[in-house]
Amino acid sequence: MLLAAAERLIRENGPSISLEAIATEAGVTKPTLYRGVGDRDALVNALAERLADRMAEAVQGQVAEASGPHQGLRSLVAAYLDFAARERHLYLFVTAGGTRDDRVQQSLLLADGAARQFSEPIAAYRAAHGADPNVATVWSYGFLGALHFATLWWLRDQAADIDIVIDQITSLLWSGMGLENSPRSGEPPREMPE
Amino acid sequence: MLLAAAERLIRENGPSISLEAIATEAGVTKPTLYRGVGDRDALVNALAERLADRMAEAVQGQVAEASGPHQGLRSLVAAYLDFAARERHLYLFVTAGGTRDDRVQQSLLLADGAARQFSEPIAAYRAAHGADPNVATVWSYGFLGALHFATLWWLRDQAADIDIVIDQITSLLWSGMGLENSPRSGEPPREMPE
DNA sequence: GCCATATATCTACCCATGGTAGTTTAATTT
DNA sequence: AAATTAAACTACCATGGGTAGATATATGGC
Repeated sequence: MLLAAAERLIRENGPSISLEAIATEAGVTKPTLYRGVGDRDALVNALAERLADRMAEAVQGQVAEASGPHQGLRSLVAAYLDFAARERHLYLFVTAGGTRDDRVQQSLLLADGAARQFSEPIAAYRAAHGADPNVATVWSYGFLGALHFATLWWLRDQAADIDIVIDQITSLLWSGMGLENSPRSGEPPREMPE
Repeated sequence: MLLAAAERLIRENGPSISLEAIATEAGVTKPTLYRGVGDRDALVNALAERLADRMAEAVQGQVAEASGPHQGLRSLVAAYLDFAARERHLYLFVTAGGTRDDRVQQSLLLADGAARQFSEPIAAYRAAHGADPNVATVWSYGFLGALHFATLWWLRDQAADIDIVIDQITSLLWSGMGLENSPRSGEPPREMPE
């Protein structure tokens, strides 16, 4: 299958791989590849969908085993980091592997999928607790952005033990879920550095 | 000046502009451009630095006028969004305008600068309040990621009024600053959606 | 002032890669 | 088995990053 071949080659050769090479690996020629999956951005899209599915599966498997919501969030973060590390090249390909058209879309590909999964539970939870549920969409993208950047930073620098990093991201996201500050609710209780 | 010409042309023609066009705009030829600023990724770097400086200036100007820390954070978010919207093409260029080598570095360019600014005050604040200051680096990247993704989403969809979005991001980041959950502090008080 | 040397700039090109037009082969239909 | 349709292949174009080598310009020595 074309996408499977693409994944294989990206995994081995990094996210800058050419379509020609992918076609060859798949045993076809470029026009066939183009007929099958469209242009490069379409390939990124298709692989992003596959990867998002596999990530969601991995994440949900981990989350399901967690003992409580905080452990659940921690499992989510851990599974995300772990997945990105194991599929580093694929992860980079779907987050930054397209052409230079459609940059915004490129960056948001994975986030779009995740946002669709996150928005509804966040909104429901907020509504159930008397907080503004309209934050759900923005917060979903915010969460994913935080997760993504922290992941990239860790992939690049490997400056800290993964368990520490997982705890730190978890702590950030968990706090972000806080209900005490709904939008425009006036001056909140705590202080903040400049 | 080469960088000024590059900015001008990117602003007018979008982030996919070629180096040839930039050289022409600057009144020189490609080799001169390469001698002056290096390859495309180096150009992205140089412009990212300029832009980061201008953004920091704009942000600090706004933050300085705020009445309190929460308003200060809101001003920061507002200035960031406003800047990204006004300099949309430049913003996209420095966050995703490079070649396909160095993808991680590309994505983190702006974040690196911001992280350097954020880390120290976050760490100091946390230390002063008896919380773990080591989260500072990860949180800085997390904050920037959240800000960046929310910004991209808003730039793309324009699905909500900017003031609402600013409030929502502010609320997310503000909560994230919370001190009640330091890493590995055991089961926190609040519940969370799956 | 004039030649030699060094430095910067330009012309002209290479090469990789995304993308496609047009021909050929294979399959399907009647 | 001939005709029609669909798919794949060969061969190519265009764009754009990057550079080698020629050319002009400036600097220093006499």
